[in-house]
Amino acid sequence: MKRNIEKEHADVCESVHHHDELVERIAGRMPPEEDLYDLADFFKVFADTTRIKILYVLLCQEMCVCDIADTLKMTQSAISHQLRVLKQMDLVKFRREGKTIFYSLADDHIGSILSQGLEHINE
Amino acid sequence: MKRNIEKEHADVCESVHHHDELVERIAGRMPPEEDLYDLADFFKVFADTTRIKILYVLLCQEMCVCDIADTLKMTQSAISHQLRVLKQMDLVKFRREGKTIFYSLADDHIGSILSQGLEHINE
DNA sequence: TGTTCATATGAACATCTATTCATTTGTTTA
DNA sequence: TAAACAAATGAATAGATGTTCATATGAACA
Repeated sequence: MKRNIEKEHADVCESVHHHDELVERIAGRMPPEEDLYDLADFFKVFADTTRIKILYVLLCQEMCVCDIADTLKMTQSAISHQLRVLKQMDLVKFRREGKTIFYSLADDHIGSILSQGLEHINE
Repeated sequence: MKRNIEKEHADVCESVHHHDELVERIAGRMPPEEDLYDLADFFKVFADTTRIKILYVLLCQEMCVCDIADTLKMTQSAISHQLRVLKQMDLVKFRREGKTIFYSLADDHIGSILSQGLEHINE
């Protein structure tokens, strides 16, 4: 499967500065543009400390907004804004009970995504 | 493992607006602040379409900077800047061959991280 | 119904990030 | 050694993102 890139490069690059065939072949194998945007958006959710903290908290148990805020020592507003993002990406769900709204993880394997990240960080 | 949150909330919230015990218990279980920052930084790398595209390209095979740029129809400079980020996070490695520098994935399970992301997106 | 309380939301602001453009570095080869 | 070339880098800019502050919504209860 692996081809002799060096040779290709020597052959082609001297005259035209890039490998037309190679470029076309790989370009043809790329997933659709839209999928790649969705994928980036998905990872964007995990790319913020506040949201990661919220997810870790909810990994332990469901919680209301003010308790999350207290736990993370942040304002209710900041948490609420971030919960909206998590909600939009379907990472959390919620249920109302009187004045209080309880948030919890929407998906069981959110924990495994976080774990895989930690795994990579610890070599 | 799951406790009766509703009851706890009813008991405590009326008087003090939050659950001191609960908050302390969960706060004590959080991973260290620094780990959470590292984790966010890790996911940040995948949170950009250009970097995802580069990783997908390198998933097929190693490539020089100008070919990556041609494949993605972007400038050499933009790609080079992003490769620096990927390099700093140890996601890509490179080898020099004359004037050309070939980049490749540093780690075999980068593909599985991307796959897990896609999996989640497709429900 | 009016007040209280938990949460949501909008605007403003500060910070961060990705790309571009111009230039530099470092290697090859004429 | 000078020219050509691949890649890297720095400064500038435009756009995105997270938090704060003030306010709105919507449910409970007096």
